[in-house]
Amino acid sequence: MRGRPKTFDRDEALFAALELFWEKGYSATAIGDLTERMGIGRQSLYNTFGDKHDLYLEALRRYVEMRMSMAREIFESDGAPLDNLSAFFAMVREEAVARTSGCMMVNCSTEVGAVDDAAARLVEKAHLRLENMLRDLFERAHEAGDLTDLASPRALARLIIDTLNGIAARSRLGLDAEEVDEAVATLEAIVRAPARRAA
Amino acid sequence: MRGRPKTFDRDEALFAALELFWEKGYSATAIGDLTERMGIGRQSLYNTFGDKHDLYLEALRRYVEMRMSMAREIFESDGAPLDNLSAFFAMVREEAVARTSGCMMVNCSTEVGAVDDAAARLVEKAHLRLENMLRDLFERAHEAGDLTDLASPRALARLIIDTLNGIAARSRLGLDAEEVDEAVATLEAIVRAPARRAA
DNA sequence: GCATTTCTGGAACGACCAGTCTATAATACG
DNA sequence: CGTATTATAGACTGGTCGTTCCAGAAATGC
Repeated sequence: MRGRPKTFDRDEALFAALELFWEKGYSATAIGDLTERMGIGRQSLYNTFGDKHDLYLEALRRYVEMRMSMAREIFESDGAPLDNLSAFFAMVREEAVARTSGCMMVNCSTEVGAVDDAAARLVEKAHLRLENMLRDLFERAHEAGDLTDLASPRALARLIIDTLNGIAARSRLGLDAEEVDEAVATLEAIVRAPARRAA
Repeated sequence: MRGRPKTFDRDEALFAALELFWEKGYSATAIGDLTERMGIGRQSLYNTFGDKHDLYLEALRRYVEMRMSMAREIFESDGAPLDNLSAFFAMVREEAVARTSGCMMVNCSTEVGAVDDAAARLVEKAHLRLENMLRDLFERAHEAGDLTDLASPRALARLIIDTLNGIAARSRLGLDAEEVDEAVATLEAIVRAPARRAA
């Protein structure tokens, strides 16, 4: 490696950009806002990340991977499938309380989903991955006899995602933890099989 | 009334602005886009509607009233409560298929909800009104013995709103009618009481 | 028909934005 | 040590934005 080395950590700077895009969206985030939050100069940003859209896509990719790895870790852990689902809900709740930014994928969908094909496909793919994780979980719950028969595993997976996305959108208006708790409790009551009568 | 009368219909122009804000969001819609779509001149826009933000709020108000009156009309019609709910879902489906713009309230929440208090409160209030309409409907369904006992009328109302809002967000990525049908069918299966054994 | 009021279209303004250019500083390699 | 290479900081550019100003046109009430 020749030449002067960077004085900042690339990944830290990317995460700072991710947080800003997450909070403010794409077009409301100016390059000046980014350099300030990232703690780097204008030219360093362009040298390192390309233009604004490149940086946005990379930040979005990073967000998706962060979320997916959190979900996968929970879903792959031991324990009954529906207990893992509860752990997933608890994680979502923690994230919702810690930040008021909602979900970057939802924000992306509504802001640029109609005009930015690359971003839209990225979010669609992420939704599908999460849907499949949840479907697998529900199929395992079904085999164990723990699942409701009101809807198929795939339909339930989609219901979960749509509902959480709706909550994420609403959370941009300001949301307290109790509302999330109630919504999650409703979902949990729905997916569990009713207690069976003693044989 | 003195002076030269307007050469355009105020309400038609407002609706044209509403459609544009709905499709493209607040900041991506330029004044030039608005005047072009509305078919009026720049100065006429400022004379009639105030500045861009005033126009946005008025368009949003109009959107909310449009949606609320559609919902109220359906909910107040005769028939079993859950049949009215089905009619409501059918209406939502038609709207989702006819337009790719999602829901203007959801788009508003994610784009400007965090920084535009007036818009945020408007959307919050509309959500509450819709929630109360659905809660009343579910209470009537409960009295008729048609409602599931998995969750309270209010919790079910919130579930419906959150889920539809999630679908609206997803619809900005492109959505076919079948996906909406499936999601709605899942919701309908959930809220209905299971068939009781013959007494 | 005249005065007044309002509407209309286009020019103009200041602010801001994404992106580039230039000059300087700092490191690595020979 | 010196040269090539890369990073940095700030000035600069072309374009777009929301908004206002201005002059002319059109309609009303008297």
